[in-house]
Amino acid sequence: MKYNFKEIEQKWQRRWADQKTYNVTEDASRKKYYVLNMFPYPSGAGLHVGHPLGYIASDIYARYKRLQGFNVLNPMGYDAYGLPAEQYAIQTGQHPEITTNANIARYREQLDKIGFCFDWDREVRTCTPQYYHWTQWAFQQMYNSYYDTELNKAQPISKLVEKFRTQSFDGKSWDELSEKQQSDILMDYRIAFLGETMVNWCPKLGTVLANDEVVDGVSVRGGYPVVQQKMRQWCLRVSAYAQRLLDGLETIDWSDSIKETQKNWIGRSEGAEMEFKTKDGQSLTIFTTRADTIFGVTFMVLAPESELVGKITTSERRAEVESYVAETRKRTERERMIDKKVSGVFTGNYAINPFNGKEIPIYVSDYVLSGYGTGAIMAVPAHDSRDYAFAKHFNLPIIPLIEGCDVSEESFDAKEGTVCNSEFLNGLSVKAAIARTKEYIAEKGIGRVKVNYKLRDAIFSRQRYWGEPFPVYYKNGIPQMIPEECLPLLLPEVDKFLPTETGEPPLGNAERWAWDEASKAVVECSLIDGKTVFPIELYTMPGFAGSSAYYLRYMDPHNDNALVGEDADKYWQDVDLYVGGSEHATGHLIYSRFWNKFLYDIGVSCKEEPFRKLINQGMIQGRSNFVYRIKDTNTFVSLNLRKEYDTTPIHVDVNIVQNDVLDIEAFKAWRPEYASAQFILEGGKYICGWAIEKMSKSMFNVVNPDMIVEKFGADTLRMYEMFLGPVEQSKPWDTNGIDGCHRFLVRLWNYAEKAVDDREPSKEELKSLHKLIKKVTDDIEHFSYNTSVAAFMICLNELTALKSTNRRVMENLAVLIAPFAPHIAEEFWEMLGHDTTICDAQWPVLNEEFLKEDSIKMMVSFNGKTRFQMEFPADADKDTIEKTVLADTQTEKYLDGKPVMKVIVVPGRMINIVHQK
RNA sequence: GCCGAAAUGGUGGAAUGGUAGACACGAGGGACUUAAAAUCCCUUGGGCAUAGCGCCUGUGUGGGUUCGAGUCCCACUUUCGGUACCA
Repeated sequence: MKYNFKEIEQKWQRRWADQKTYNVTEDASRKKYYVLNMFPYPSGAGLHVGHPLGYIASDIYARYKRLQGFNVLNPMGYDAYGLPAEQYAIQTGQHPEITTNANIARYREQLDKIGFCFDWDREVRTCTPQYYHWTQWAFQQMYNSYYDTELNKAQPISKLVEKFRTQSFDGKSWDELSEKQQSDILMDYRIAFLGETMVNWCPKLGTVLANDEVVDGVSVRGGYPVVQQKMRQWCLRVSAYAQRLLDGLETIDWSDSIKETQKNWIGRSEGAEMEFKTKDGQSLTIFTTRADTIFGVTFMVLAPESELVGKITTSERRAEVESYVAETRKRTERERMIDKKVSGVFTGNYAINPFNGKEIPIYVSDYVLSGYGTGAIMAVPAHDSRDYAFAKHFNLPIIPLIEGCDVSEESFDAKEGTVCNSEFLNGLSVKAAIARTKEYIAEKGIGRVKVNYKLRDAIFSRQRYWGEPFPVYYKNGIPQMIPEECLPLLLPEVDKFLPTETGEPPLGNAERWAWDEASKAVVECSLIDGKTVFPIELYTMPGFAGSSAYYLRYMDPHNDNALVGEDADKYWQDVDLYVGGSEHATGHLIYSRFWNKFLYDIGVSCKEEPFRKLINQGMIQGRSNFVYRIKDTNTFVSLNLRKEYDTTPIHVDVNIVQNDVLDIEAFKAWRPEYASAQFILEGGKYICGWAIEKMSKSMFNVVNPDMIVEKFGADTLRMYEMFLGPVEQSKPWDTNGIDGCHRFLVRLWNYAEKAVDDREPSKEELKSLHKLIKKVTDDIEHFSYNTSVAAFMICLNELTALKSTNRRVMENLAVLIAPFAPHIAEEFWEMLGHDTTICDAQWPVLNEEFLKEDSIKMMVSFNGKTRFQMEFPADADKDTIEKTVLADTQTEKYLDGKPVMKVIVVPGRMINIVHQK
């Protein structure tokens, strides 16, 4: 019988679905293993061959763990809120939910064809009320919590209120404060809070824009002006967790590079906060990591957004300073980054150096950021390149502080050398000087040691429609949480997905979007009376809201009473293996670690770190093909002849090219303008050029997994994706090589059909089999699936050469290949007479005995140059080998009378004889 | 600029400090066939031989450690990711 992959794959996929083979339940008698893929955003383009790479890799691991007896949770779902569906809705009026569900259906269809062992009963979609109920719930928990810096964990806000009851606020007790005042004070502590943050605000579009949506100060969409503006936004106090996010990295098994990326992102720096007095008696606090350079401070700089600017500026300079601040406000952060022209303005005021009493001019410049440190710096042009550029531009003095450094051309930024020009610090190393200065400022009460983090609080609101609504309404401008028992607060229907005419977010279009406190229900906006009916928050949550705790929801996806039930959480604990792209290093992987730490603090998650081991799959790049058109003609010249002509390379659809040979007829039919194309061929063929590029429609290099499955089968696709190269490495997709994997499966099929022999396996068969067991087991543990695929091919060749027809060998082979090619493995399993699925089989146990050789062949080399081979009994020891080889006649020939200095014997590998040359 | 990863045949890629190029693709040759497809066999880093079946050379560049380096150390070049005035 021929290997009919289509029939086999359909049969098993149907059976797995019907029998719910991969559904799991909490089973205390078995050890758990939790495998997780970063869930996809279902885009309209569907999956290309790059997407399933990580899913296949984790599927192999999940199946392997299952064969080893683990109770494996391997769920899948969809990150369903997102901009593309909303944009499509704006253009067509089609509700994003319809688009999203259609895309999900298409994704599911594509995924199902590849034969994953997902437990689809646990599917989650972030846009369903059953799911976002718990996103809203978590937000409310964050609102009702503050970060206790002594206990170093989140605590109920009520504890903080208790504490405040014992304190006085400008002579008033807590209870004497107005509701508004209390709310404002607590807002500074809540983990989810309303804060004033700088955003790119586009008044015309009525929305906040991301940095890459703004070019040259105008919006990409529409070209409307964008300004930097402080806006009231929901924020998450991620920064409170900065140190724990840093410390947690030490406890998890992630690659060093991704840990490094997160460390840089968190950006811990130890320094000092120092207070400077101005000439007119005001105070100015700065942050520095180079306290040792205090004697080289020749000016101070404030960020334009700093509140101090207004206070410190003298009346003569006010007009100029204000115009500078207004100017910077028009520029986006991105513009300020790209255009690094030095700019700034003098405030007219001076600060006093607390160390030597010198007067230092205070400037305002946009190279100082308001969001970091205190928004003010002491400038040391000799030892900071930015200060140096500023000093040169404004002709300010530059005082070198390191012996022998040259600052005539550029600053000396390195933290090394011996300090000079610094009074009591002279002669110390930089390190010692930093330490000494810190002591000094503490003694004199000038400042204190301070740790700063780059990590900012996350802005948590968006002016969009397609996202989780905030379960919040406003009573006299004070936010109120919708009662927990009323969750989820459903996303309302709107007739337009754009901002309203008055510039409100899209939810402003909803008619029913007011909260009736009395009946605890959503009601018509027209009923708002300020007594019992109030407006509901119009913002929605950002994309990362729904993706920050989905791994917990998978543990208990149908629980209507909790995000995750205690039993389910105790059983599944955390994700053992997480697979996804490294592009999420500073987004999702930070947010969900933060989110999980919070849930850990409030006792919802039993593990502080959600993802124990992380594997970052590489990107699959596209391999584009080109044809070469001779300029101003419709004639195309083959790759190697193109130098003789003046040609333009044109992308050609990779699906009409095979092994770089163009299918000329298909090409003519591809586009009407090519119907009459002429060709200059080489050897009767048209050879295309190629390049590695991003896989995208515009490059015509997108390869679709359905097409591959149709042509070669899912098992071939799975094997080939793994065979392409290491999972973690980026590599180009080249459909050409897939034949090799398909041929292997055909040969394996033919081999399996002949495996009917019930006798004991021979020594050679066992050796070949156990070599494979060892290799595949090792490889799966280390995620080097590409060499496993090779090992299968080698093993099959060996067994074919042995003319093996042994059923027991075949049985083992079927189990070993099951993680990689599950459909064909199931078919083998059935052919071998089993009536259960192969998922219930046992992973073969390695017996090292079978791997032993009768004799060992060893290479003999002289001074590192290999010369000949010798054979020894398998149990020969080093001494015997050394004696035998030295007594050998060939050795004598190569030594040619020269004395032997040393003999190095590497057991089982080689012998190196070192002699005089 | 800073941080990270990498560089091996025509291509994708193998090699616990121990015979570099496993495995696969492509290419070339052969068998089978009226023919093609499919399948099978041989060759395939480069150079010189091939009557001597062996020799020389070779893992981005230059040094070093070692009996022995693709692998370890130092310096450099290039490529790809991430990040960007973080004081």
